[in-house]
Amino acid sequence: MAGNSGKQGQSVTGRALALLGAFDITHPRLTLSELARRADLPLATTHRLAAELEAWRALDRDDDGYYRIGLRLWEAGLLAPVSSRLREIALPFMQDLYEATRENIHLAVRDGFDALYVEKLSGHQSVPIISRIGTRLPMHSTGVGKALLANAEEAFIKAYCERPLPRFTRYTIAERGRLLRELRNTAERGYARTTEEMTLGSCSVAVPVPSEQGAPAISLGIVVHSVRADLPKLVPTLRNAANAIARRLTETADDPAPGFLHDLPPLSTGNGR
Amino acid sequence: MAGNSGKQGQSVTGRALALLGAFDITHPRLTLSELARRADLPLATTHRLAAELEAWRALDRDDDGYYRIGLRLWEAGLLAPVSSRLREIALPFMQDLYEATRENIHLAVRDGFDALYVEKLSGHQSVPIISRIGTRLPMHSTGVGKALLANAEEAFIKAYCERPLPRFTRYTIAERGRLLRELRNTAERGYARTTEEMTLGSCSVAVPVPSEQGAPAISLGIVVHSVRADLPKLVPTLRNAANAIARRLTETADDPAPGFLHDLPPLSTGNGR
DNA sequence: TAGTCAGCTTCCATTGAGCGGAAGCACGCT
DNA sequence: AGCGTGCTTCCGCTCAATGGAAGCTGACTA
Repeated sequence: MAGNSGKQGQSVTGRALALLGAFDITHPRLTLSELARRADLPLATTHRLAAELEAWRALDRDDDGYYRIGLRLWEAGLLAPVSSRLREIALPFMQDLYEATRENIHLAVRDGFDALYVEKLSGHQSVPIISRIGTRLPMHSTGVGKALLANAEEAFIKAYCERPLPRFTRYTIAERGRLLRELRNTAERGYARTTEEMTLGSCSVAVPVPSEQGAPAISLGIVVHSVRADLPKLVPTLRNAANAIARRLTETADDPAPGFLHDLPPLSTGNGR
Repeated sequence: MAGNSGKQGQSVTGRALALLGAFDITHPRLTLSELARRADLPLATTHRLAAELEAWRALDRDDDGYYRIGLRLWEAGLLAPVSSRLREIALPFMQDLYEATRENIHLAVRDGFDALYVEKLSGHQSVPIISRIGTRLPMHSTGVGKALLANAEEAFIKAYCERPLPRFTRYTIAERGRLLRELRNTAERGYARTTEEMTLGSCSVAVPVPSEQGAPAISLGIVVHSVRADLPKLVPTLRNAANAIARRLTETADDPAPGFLHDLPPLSTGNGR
């Protein structure tokens, strides 16, 4: 970089992004020193860059000196298609499912080898589970994950199974062969099931959201307390919702701006403070 | 900057952020040229920086060449306190409200002179309205906005009223004096009301979420079709939810990581693809 | 088939923005 | 008073960033 840097070949942008990447769900607030350590940057450099990110509100700083992800970055992130299109379209259907069941409703997409949770609805009566919006969980131990995996290309399934398969409970399917068989069953059956494979005490069903060739893979699932025995009865409802979401997605495939707001009234610029 | 730049005194970080800032809800996808124009940067510079942002998945690029906000930026943004704490805590209470009413439920914070929508629940039976998560709307024409404004410091209210007050419908309160009176009433009454002030056909009630001195101001509201005449009847329910949210917020004030996930199992790094 | 244009990609000589060690602060703890 | 930890500021050195220009691609036209 410009200047007398230790490591050559790193870009300023890369460093700034490393700062953002230093945050995760277990570290949502960091001091300057922690930030520097986690991003592997000198303190002075971290200080300078963090100040610039703070000025834009990509980071915010608490009174007690802790850095956090800033409001403006949150706003920018919401413009990602998973949120501004997928979530927006799926939410009402997810609400209907929630109303009908009062259980945890999950919407996930496949990203790399993870199931990435795009939306989660849950009320006070739902089983508490670890999923959160933006969380990544493995595909072999979750309902939405298995629905995604079972409907992926053959080569992808093979690649997935060749990686280590972490075990979370004694019910997790962590053996290659069993997983492959389970996935075949899942694909034939048309929906995925889990029974205490991620968390003891909770079970789930999930279905793939049909998508065109090339579009990201999506799935929709329900997680309930394991005493509920009638889970498969929910599958038709779930499938209807998934199909409806798929339909709305293709219908609106080339609306640039989501929703009905094309020419907004003269609102503020979004640069408040 | 380093190099033969046209404008001096601009930082690389600033330029990268300008690229992110070029996106908004009416422009969620941009070609390279549009991006360059909107960020006011030379094409070659834009190209280079956009490629770096894309490598980190702060931006994603469609097959057709359009840039969009990337998955990773979305993930990072979700770590902002409004999402990882406020939304997480408020959601179940909002679900309860939704179940009870099946109407649009809004959670907003005050940011600058805007009401910033942090969460919105709506089903198929709710009135369609323009609010969206991450949207900013004026405070004098929305329910949650008036609830925020009426409970702000005197000086802030004065400052707000001295700015132009855009009118959206013929019912919008766009006159200084009337607005001040309305806000006084709102504060005394303890809840805000709007009747077709933002959108014809929809009305709302909203209450402030009590917060400690220094903490960001929050409000909670319901928007219904204007034929529903029993709106004020919903206020007690709304107030209970708001108080419950406030209680949970103070109770968990110094949990660094939200939720129950402190030491996660060995999940993937979130850098999939 | 050649010609034009708009938008994207690559190249590379030039130079000031970025660098980070070091010194200076501001705490809290003993 | 003395120490330790963490934050902030300073500043001379240098190479990463810059962007005009040339090349490329594909769509449309004549």
